[in-house]
Amino acid sequence: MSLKVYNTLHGKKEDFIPIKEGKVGMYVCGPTVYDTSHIGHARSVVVFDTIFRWFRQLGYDVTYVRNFTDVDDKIIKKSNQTGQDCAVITEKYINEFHIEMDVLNVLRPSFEPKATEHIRHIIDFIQMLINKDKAYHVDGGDVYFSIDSFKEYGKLSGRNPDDMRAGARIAVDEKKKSPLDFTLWKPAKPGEPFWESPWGKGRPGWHIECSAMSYEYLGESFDIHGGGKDLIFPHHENEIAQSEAVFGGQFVKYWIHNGFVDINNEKMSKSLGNFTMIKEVLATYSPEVIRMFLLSNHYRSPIDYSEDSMRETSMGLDRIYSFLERLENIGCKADGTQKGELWDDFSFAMNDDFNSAKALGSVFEAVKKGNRLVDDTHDNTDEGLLEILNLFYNDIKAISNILGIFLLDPQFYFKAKKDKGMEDMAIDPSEIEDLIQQRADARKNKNFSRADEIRDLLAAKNIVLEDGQQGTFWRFE
RNA sequence: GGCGGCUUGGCCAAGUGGUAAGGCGACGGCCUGCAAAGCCGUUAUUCUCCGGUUCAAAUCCGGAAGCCGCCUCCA
Repeated sequence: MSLKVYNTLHGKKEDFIPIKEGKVGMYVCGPTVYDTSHIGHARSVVVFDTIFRWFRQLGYDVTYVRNFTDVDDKIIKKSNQTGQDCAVITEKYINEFHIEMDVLNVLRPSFEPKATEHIRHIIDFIQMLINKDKAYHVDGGDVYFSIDSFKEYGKLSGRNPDDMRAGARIAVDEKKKSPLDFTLWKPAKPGEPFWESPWGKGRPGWHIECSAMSYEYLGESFDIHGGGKDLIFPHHENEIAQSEAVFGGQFVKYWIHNGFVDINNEKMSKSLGNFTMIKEVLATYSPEVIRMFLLSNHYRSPIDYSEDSMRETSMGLDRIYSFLERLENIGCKADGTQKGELWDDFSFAMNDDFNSAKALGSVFEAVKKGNRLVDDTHDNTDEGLLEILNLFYNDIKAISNILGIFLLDPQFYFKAKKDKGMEDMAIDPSEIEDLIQQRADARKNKNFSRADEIRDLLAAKNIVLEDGQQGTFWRFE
């Protein structure tokens, strides 16, 4: 089955056919680095990281570009508030972003250009627009893009410029030819960062950097452009206008937009004060749980962050790791490139517009099937069965490389979880081992009331005991 | 006001016109001293509602209701 991609430009799923055979050019809008990243940033980054991994799995030579917007009104505002230089602020948040994304097991893109390092290209791009009468320079130093010069304006977001002109929410600016015209270059006020340009000292507008940088790294036309849904208008609409006005041809073949993360069914917003930062989430949940949570819904649907949904994801992850551990204990090894039925189901889901939610469903189905097979033989597996189970094991390992989750050693995973639980609750492991030993003695002497008393004692600390053939194990619930 | 989206069991959620994946929870069973974990079974004759197309609709078309997003910085 071939890959199908939902294209915002046409509002439907389409067969993916790259512009150049065997190659994929992909540009995703990265953060404006003026503040700590929130769970919504994490979703966008994780979603496109998974898409990037899937393209590579399909054998494409992928050039993946994700920019940093490091010149912007919000950065300047923060600089004025804190007295720190803009460059200090942006460097701080770029570092923070990298650390957090590394923790979430996000691969680094091929290129991570910064707007400030491409001012020359941005100025050249603006000059090309002016030369083609697509943009104009006004007194005071502003350069605007002229909407009326681009007749296809609105094709991505399905907006009609005439309707928008009639709307009341557009600020009227005397200097603009049309109220919809947007800024390409703005003059610097005293104290603001600036660069020399043919239009005086100033800095680029927001939209132009992506047109200029995508051109530098991917050329006039490329395959995939992504970002959050909110960027469809005006940001991506304006990018299309800029790039197609200059080069004439189609800027981007497939536009991909991810949905939002809600917090307890509400949109994250400053007024609600519910911005949930990645570092806050990491304080409570392991990076894998976060990543798995972000992939547990289809990327275009909204996803609701709540304690319940995170707890459920965490339990699901435990289930998968328990299964892996069980397979390892009976001798399964990742031993080659052979793929099984699970991989086929997984591929089918991923090829259907990167349906990671469905793909995870196929993993759980396999866990259930595999557990049943092992149960039926009471862990005394023969060679034939081992072969089948090994296929499951191989497939799950291969899948973990695409989804970027459950790729730890299960023993390490459970140990880390234990360690964290002990740290959080200030528990001494030897204390617990001691109680477990006391309970074992009590059970041996058929003193079950004492045994149950100890179990209740531990349960109060969120510790669950599991009596197995090789003794008693404990874990945090 | 303009544009777009969503509505599937107690909750979350997939769903490719062919007879409702999966997870969590609940209940019953196997296992266990009792549990836990795992497994098995039961939990939607039906997909917000009303029409239509079709041999066949959760899926396509039309209409209604509710919710949400974008149009202002936003992933």
